[in-house]
Amino acid sequence: MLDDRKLAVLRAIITDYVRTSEPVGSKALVDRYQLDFSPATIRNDMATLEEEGYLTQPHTSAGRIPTDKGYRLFVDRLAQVKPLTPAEKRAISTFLAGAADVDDVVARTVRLLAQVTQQVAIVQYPLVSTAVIRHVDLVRLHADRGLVVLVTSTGRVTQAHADLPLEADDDQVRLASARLAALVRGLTAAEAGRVLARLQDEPTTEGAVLTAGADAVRALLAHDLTTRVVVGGVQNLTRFGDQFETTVKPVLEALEEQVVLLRLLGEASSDVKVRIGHENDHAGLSSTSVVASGYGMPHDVWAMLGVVGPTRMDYPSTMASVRAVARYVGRFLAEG
Amino acid sequence: MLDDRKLAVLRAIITDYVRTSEPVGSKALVDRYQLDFSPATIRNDMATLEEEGYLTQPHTSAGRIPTDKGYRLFVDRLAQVKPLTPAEKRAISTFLAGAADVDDVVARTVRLLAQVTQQVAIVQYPLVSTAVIRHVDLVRLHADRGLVVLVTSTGRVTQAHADLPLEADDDQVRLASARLAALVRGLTAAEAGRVLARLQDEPTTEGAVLTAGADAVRALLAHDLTTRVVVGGVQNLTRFGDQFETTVKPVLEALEEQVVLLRLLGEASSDVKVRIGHENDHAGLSSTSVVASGYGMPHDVWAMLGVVGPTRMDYPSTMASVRAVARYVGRFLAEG
DNA sequence: GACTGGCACTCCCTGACCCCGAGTGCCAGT
DNA sequence: ACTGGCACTCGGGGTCAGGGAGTGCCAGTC
Repeated sequence: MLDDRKLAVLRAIITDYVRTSEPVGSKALVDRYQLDFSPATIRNDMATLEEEGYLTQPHTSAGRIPTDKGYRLFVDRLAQVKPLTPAEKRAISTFLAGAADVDDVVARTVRLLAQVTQQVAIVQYPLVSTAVIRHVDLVRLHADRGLVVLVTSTGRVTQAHADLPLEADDDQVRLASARLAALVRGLTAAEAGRVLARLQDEPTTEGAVLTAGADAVRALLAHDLTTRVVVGGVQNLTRFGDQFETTVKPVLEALEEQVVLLRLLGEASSDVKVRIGHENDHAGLSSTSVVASGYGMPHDVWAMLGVVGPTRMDYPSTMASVRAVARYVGRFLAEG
Repeated sequence: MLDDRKLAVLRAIITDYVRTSEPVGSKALVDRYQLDFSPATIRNDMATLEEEGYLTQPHTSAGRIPTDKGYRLFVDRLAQVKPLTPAEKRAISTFLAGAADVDDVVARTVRLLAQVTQQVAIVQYPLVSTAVIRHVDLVRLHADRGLVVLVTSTGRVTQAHADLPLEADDDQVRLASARLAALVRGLTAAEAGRVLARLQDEPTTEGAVLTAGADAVRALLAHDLTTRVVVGGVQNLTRFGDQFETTVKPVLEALEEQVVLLRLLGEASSDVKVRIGHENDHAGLSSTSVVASGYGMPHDVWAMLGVVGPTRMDYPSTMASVRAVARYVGRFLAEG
């Protein structure tokens, strides 16, 4: 049904359309690509491809443009991975050098990804299931307001508010803090959660402080599961100013909502996933695609990262960049 | 030179143009506003206002639109503060209730500001000169990587990486951590900086750890001066999709750079400042205005917040909202 | 002297119209 | 199975005229 030539035609059309963003006709196709057939033949192929739903015409007597289904076929079967340029490789391998902590790694990664892909980049904070609690502190800020600070072995620092009993003095808070630290130090998030859940209430002031701190830590651990995402390269949207309604506007709106972003990145998965147009089940994003990948250790995905752009994007390059960045960040975090 | 009627005309033109975003002519003006003069008279006034540089014509035989100078006069002398609606007041006073820590306050503030002004909001992290260090911790992450965590009385938590000497054992790190905490607890940032600068090197391993921790804290205190900014409400730019090149694109580009944002917010100042068009000395932002205000205690500005939008904005409302939010956040932080 | 009505003029916007070119589908011929 | 040829379609761009909203100016009025 779809012989090699038809596939070649589809590939050529997508390549051309990505480059020019104009509907492409049979004549231009045979001129620009080495298809050793006449325009008439190509036209027949194009008609077939349109019947099958891989192409569409903006209007009669215009050239064809790919449909989401066409891009899908292209991504699945026709795209040859475009090797990264040496400059890109260099950028990727030097960009993270000297990153101080996890915040810094994430910030740099999002910039890097936006820069090499020239698209809007999204990076999810790593959720390291093997990470271990290195430190917990309960600090009094004011009379009845305390703050719990949690440090994991990945260098991630999170904090949460805790309500302290008014009658507790500084020493009791400090003691409770030390006990809390002793309880969970060295445990993974899951283990710590279980330990703290089993904690008995004590009828002393110190016990009340301890409970307050433990509650705050548990909230922190639970909250950590709904991880944060960071966005960058929004100015790359200006390259699509002509498609304001279909591309710029919906992306800007989506970027404002963490929840939407998390859904866009999709299920954790170690290899590069592409979601094209309507495949993002989000109204308004039907003209945009997401290229995402998990990162972390082999067989242990910590979080996702990816880019958002118009369906008319250069998939081979983007996929190569996303994969390279994901691998590099994973390796960097695993080592450091 | 500019009598009351001419000023009234200018005010009416700006009001109308802000509402309709279309050049406004003499006829429409007398119809829509109660100017008890004939269009011809108004025309003469408009001609004068144009000569003086307050108005301009997109082309002959079109209506007039305000210039930056016109907006400036309007803001300085003609704008009556528009009182907030009850709904806005309610939104402002409930939005922050239950905020956990400073991060949360800032995040909520930026959302609030974006929502009430329907513009892009920018909030700078509070830099509280009267804030006091509540807690410092030095935590070992890996063999030679440590992390310093700093908690201030405002609830702000910051962290920095520290290089630990390899030969230090866990007990030495813990001891050094305790000594470091004892040194700076209760001090302001400035005092702590001075104390740590005077610290003598000790030839022991523990001394080396202490020095490493102290260096990290000093870096943190210094870094804190170049405060972070948070942005929100970018989707409000979609309301100006028709002015993509003049408004949306430059704002998106500016938002990507912290430095630019900080410059946009301008010098610390407790009252509301408006910078119109070219008054922002940033190429490309010549069609956008910034409305900013400091927030904090009376006579002690902690940081700035504000909004960015097209020069053609509703200054009275925006200024009122920015001022109200700034006051409220200042009060909230001072209390909590 | 300040304001107004009237008038001629300017210029943009809109819609109608037409032409051109790129593209198509189809069919008969190799 | 492929190709050349042909009639057809349709959008984009260019031109043109009319209408409308606006202006500047001037002579007249209170």
